[in-house]
Amino acid sequence: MASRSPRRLQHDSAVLPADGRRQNLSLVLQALYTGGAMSRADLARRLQLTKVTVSDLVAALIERGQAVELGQSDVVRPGKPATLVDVNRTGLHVVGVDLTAHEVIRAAVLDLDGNVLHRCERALGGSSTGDDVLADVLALVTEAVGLATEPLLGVGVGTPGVVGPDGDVLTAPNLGWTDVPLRALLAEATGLPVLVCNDADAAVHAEYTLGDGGDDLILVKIGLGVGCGLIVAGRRVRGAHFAAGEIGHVTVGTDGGELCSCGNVGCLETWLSAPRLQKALADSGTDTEGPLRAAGERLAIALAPVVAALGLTEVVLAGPHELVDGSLLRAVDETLRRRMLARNASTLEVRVAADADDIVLRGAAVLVLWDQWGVA
Amino acid sequence: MASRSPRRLQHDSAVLPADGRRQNLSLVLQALYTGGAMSRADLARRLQLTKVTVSDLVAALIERGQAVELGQSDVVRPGKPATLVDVNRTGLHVVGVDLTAHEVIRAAVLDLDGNVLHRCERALGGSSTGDDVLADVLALVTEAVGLATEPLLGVGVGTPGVVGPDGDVLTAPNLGWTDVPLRALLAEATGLPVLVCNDADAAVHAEYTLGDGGDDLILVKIGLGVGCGLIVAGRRVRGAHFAAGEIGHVTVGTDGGELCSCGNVGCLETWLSAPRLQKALADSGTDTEGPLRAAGERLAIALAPVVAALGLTEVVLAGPHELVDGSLLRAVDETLRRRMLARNASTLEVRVAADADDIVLRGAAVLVLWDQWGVA
DNA sequence: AGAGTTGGTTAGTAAACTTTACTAACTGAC
DNA sequence: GTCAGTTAGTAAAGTTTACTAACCAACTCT
Repeated sequence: MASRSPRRLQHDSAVLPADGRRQNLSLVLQALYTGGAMSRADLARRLQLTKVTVSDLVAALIERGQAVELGQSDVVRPGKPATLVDVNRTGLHVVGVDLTAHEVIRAAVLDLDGNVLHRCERALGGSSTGDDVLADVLALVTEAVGLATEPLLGVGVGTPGVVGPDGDVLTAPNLGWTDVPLRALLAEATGLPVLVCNDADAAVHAEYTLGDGGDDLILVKIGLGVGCGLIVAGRRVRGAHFAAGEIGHVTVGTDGGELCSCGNVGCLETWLSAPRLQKALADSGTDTEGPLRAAGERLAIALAPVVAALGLTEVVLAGPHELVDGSLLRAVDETLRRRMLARNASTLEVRVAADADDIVLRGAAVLVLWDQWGVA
Repeated sequence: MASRSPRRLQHDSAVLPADGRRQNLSLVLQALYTGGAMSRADLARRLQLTKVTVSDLVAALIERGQAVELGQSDVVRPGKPATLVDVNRTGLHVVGVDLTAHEVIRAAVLDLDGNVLHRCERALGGSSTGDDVLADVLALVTEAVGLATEPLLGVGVGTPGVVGPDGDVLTAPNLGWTDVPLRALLAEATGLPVLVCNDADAAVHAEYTLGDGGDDLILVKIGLGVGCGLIVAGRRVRGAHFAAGEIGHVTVGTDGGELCSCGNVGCLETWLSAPRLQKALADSGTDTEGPLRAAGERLAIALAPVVAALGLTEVVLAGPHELVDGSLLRAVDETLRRRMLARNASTLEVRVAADADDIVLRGAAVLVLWDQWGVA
């Protein structure tokens, strides 16, 4: 019964001392980033490392410009006053790019806490080819990079479509792209570290890192299409073929539905995409409640098995405020609870993403932090 | 917008040199376990470590009895002949325990490849209390431990219900248990490492480690109830409250259904549990196709969003052969493909678990390997 | 002023990997 | 049959990393 097929290793390759060091440096950055400024002694207690080691790690981080000393703590208590250390929050910027929309692509310079400092955008001609769009993206990113007033940690991009592990956009119908090596192109153009991921994945990163929820959440992004990003046990789910989160064309319910562009009937997108919802609202006149409730119920029907199977504690909706935040949200919440075991539903939180307009920009920025610093 | 709530760290605590060492020792065991016997030089090439380091690691493993030298390789080529090293496959045993069934609990002694060597079992009185069952389990495990003819690596237990991270059975209605510290009790009784997990989780471990599929799969276990185990990116999903996989009471479909013991209508279990299926088959006379197809379709309706959202490549069914392997399997396969995007369905494999009767025993054994050796 | 407490550094040590250089043992060609 | 070339494995020395032990610095409290 033994199967000796040459297969996966739990982690791809060995752990060298230097890898441990890198991990510990990340841990310090992470502790500071989420815990705020603290002393070396505080870090030592929190990370279970000795003061000596922490001092050494902090010195390395300061030398690289990733951490800074902030002077003495003014807490009064016996003993030598502590020297506060923090992540270099003000001296580093990040560029975030949101390619979600179809008419206009947007970029911004953000600080490390995800605050937008400068913006720029670019309209796309309605009938542009993939190459045209690509040229626009390059110009936009170059412009954004120029707006930064501090050294840049990197560039993060949230794009619709399926993104490979090396930042290649494998397929993005809305942008007319197939196998575009976006990361490599932007890295060459800017000379900076560049991270590319799906827009819903970017959004869930923002929600996870900048929000204060748990380690198991799903974010559903409602726009032209419907997609989701998943964090399970504090890790992003990418899927075997990097297409995790592609739930827009899952059939939902057992009672038919409208024809979808994919050829099937009753896809989640036919119930829930922003254009269809807006049309449904327009058609229904004054009854805004009905279509929104129906959409929310459909979403919950699809989400219930996912939430139950993964034991998620948070469901977050991101989309046009006027569509998502109201009847739709309430319908999702109620339907979800009705369709799963009460005991599991009791720890469930269903909510709307804060600042949904910028969530992809901010998530893209977080992606850079995650990659460069190992901060989550 | 910064949220500085004191929160999770990516990995709980720092990485010491000794942790790296432990990881590398696991990596060697893993490479040997899945790749079969090979030389130190082969290991060095595969793990990207130097020959020196590998020799050192192998020496440590041999000293602990976890690896053995098998003599010279008989491959003819220039150079000094290689000394083959392998995991100690024959000199170590594992005890696996399956508490799934309600009338009889089973245990076995297995070798490291998951082959069952000796069995024992124990009937449960129909109306036994939780304490009675616990006494039976203790006696059964003691008996199984006595049957081993080689040193035991540990004891693995697959149990229905929700199991906490420390091996406490938080709740298992079928066995009459609430907050039973099963791991601690068995560890004390046997003096061995003991691992406890949910039965469906054990089964998916067996399928993942002993099968030769990918890193993203779901296993649905159909018995008295319905539950599932999930491997995502090579890691088991436990869920925020350790209740991942509890899909039995998710409502499926939009057209009602039968009343479930939980009080809801249309739960997955009402369509799919073994007793209900058997009853449906008995009621339907000669038409065995109908009820089985219906059940399979229901399961697929619930699974489609999960498979799509996670980008899974394998769906495995485990349950009574006569129920699962046939119309039901075909219905799941067909319905699943119909309800998701063709591109994603193309890499999907839907199958029945090999050797479903022993899958929990074998998964429990694998669990011990996973824990003790870091082998997956 | 002195005792106690807390923050941080210096000096030396142990663990774990690397590089470099070696021995051992084989194949294959002349 | 010998010698060049190749592969496996070991030995010795060096580097990185974090640890322990001991210390100094700077504050509060009595």
